[in-house]
Amino acid sequence: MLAGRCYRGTRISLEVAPLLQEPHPSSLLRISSNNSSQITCQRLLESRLISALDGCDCLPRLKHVHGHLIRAGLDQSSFLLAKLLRTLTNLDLPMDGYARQVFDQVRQPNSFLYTALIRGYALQGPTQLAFGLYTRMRLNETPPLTFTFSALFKASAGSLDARVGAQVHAQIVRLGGFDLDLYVNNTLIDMYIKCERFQDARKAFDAMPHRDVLSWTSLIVGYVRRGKMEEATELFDQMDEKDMVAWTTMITGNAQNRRPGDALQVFQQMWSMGIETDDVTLVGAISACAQLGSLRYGRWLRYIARQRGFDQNVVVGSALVDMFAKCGSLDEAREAFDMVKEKNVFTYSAMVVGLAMHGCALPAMQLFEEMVNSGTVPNGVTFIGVLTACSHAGYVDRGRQYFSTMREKYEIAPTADHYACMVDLLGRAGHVEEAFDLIQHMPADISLHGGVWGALLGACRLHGRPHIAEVAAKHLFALEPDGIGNYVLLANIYASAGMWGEVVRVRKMMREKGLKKNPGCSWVEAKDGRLHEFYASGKTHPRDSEIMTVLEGLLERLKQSGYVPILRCVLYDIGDREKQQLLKMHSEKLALAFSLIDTTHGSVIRIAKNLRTCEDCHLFFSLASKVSGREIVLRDNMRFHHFEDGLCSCGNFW
DNA sequence: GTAGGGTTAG
Repeated sequence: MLAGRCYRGTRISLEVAPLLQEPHPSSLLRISSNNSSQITCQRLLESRLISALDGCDCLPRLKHVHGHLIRAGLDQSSFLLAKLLRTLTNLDLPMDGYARQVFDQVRQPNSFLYTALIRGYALQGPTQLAFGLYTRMRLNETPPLTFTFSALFKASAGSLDARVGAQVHAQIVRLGGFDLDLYVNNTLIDMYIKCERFQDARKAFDAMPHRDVLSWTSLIVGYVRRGKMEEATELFDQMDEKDMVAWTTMITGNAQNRRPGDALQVFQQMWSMGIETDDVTLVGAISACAQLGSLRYGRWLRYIARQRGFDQNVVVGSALVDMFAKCGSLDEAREAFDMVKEKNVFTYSAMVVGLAMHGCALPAMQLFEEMVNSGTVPNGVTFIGVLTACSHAGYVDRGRQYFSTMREKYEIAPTADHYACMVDLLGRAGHVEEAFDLIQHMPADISLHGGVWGALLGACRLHGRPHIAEVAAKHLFALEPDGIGNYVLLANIYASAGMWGEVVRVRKMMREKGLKKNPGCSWVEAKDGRLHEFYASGKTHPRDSEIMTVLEGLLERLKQSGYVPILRCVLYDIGDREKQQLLKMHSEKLALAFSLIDTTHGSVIRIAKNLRTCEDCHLFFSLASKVSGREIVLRDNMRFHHFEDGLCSCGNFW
C-alpha cells in the first residue's frame, strides 16, 4: 500500500519498492511458513528487533538493541539499519556521530539507508551534510527515492537557504517522474516559502498535476508571511476542501497581520460549520482577541479552551494570560497563569508584562524573582516587562540594576526597545538630561527607532525641557512623519511652557502635512454586550441628556469631596470657565457617566480610550471610584489604570 | 511522511 502510494509513476522507485513491502511483523510469520526453518528463525529475530526498535525512547536503549543486531549477524541488513537510523533521528537527538558510525559500517548502503541518514541531517543538522551524502549517493549510482528529495528539501528549508534545494529541484525536473509526486512537491513548496522565495513556490504550485489541502495551505502561508491577506483570503475561498489546519492558518494569519476582527470572523465561521478546534486554532483566536481587547469574547474562548482541557497547555495558557491582561482583567490573567503547570519563559513574560502594564510594579518584580528561582531563564521580553514596571513606579535604581543584570548575568544584548524603556524610566523620574545622554551614547550597532525618541519626548511633556523636546521631535518627525501624536505632544510641551508662538508653528506644520488630530474617543461594553462609543464634547449618544444629568450629579458630589478641576490640562489659551467646560466633556468622563447608568451594579466598570488619559480625568476617576463604590479599569493607549476606593494602581505616577 | 502556535516599549 505504501509503495503504491509513494512510488506511483516513477521508474527508479519500482526497483526498490519490493523492499518496502517485506517486513511488517504480522506478515513475517505468514511468509516464513512457506520457507525453510532457518529463514523462519531469521525472520522472527528481525521481527523482534523491529518491535524493539519501535520501543526505543532513549539513546542507551537504542545502542543496546543495535548490539543485539550486530550479534545476530544482521549488521548489514539495510532494512533494520534504516529503521534504526530513523528511530535515532526521531528521538530528537543531535546527530552526534553515532548515526554516522552505524551508516559507515555498512559495506553497500542502499537507497533507504542513505535516505534515513539524509533525513536525520535534515531534521537535526548539520544540514549541509545531507547534501554531501546525496552527492555520494548519486556518484555510487544508488537510485534516489521520493523520501530522499523531500528530506533534501527539508534540509534546505531548515538552513533557510533554498539555493541547493533549487538545484535539486532542477535535477528532478530533468530526471522526470519525481516532479509529479505530491509529497515531493509539498515539501518543495514548503522549502521555498520558508526561504522566502515566494515566486518559486507559486511556480511549483502551479506546475503540480494534483494538489491537496496541504499544497494549498502551504501557499497560503506564503501569502500570510508576506502580509498579503487579501490574496491569502482569495486562495482560501477557492479551496474545495478545507481542514482544521487550513482554517487555523487564516485565523493565525489575520491575527499576525494585525487584523484581529477578520481573525475572529474566520474563527466564528469555522465554529459555526462545526469544524473541530484544537490548541493551535485557539491560540490564534485568543491572540486576535487580545488585540481587540474584548473581554466578553475572551471569556468565551477560555470556555472553549477549558472544555477541551487546553487551558493547561503552556502555549494556550500563555496566550490566555496575555489576552486577559490586555482586556483589563488582571485577576483572570493570574487565574490562567496558575492553570499552567509547566510554565515557560512565555508564560512568565506574559504575566510580568501584564502586571507592569497594569501598574503593579512590585508584583511584577516579585514574579520575576519567582521565575528565576524556578529555573526559568528570562529573555529580552521579560526584561521589557520588569523595566516597564520599574518605570511606571519610579524605581530608577532597581531599573538600572535590571538593565545591567540582563547584560552581565544573562548575556542578553539590550535592543533599542530596552533603551526605550531605560529612557522612559530615567525621563519619567525627572532625569531628562541623563536619558538624553543615554541615547547619545547608545552602541552604534543598535538602530534607533521611534520608541526611544518618543520616550524622551514623553519625559519632556512631564518635566518641561522644550529644547530637548525639539531635538527628540526632529528625530521623531524623520522616523515617523505621519505620527500625529508626536506633533500633538510637541505642541503641548510648548503650550505648557507658554511658548505660544512655537505652538502655532507646530500646528502649521501639521496643517501643511494634512495631519488631523485624532478626536478623543472612549468605549464601554453595556449590559447587553454592545459596545458604546463616546467622543469628546460629544452629544452623539442617544441617551445623551440622561448621561449629562448623571455627569453633572457626579461632578457635584466630587466637588463636595474636594475635587478641583486641573485646568492646566487644557492646552488652549482660553478662559477658566471654558477650560472647565472642555474638561467636563472628555470622552472617558462621558463613558463613565454612561457606565453608572447601564452596567450591572457592583460589577467592574471597564472603559477603553484611544488616546492617553489626562491628569484631570485621572483625578476624576480616582474620586469617582470612592464616591460610587465601584471598581473602575481604564485602558488608555499606553496602559491600564485600576481605580478602587479613591486610589489608582499606578500610584498617580504614569 | 508533508501544512497552522504564545510574550515587547513612547
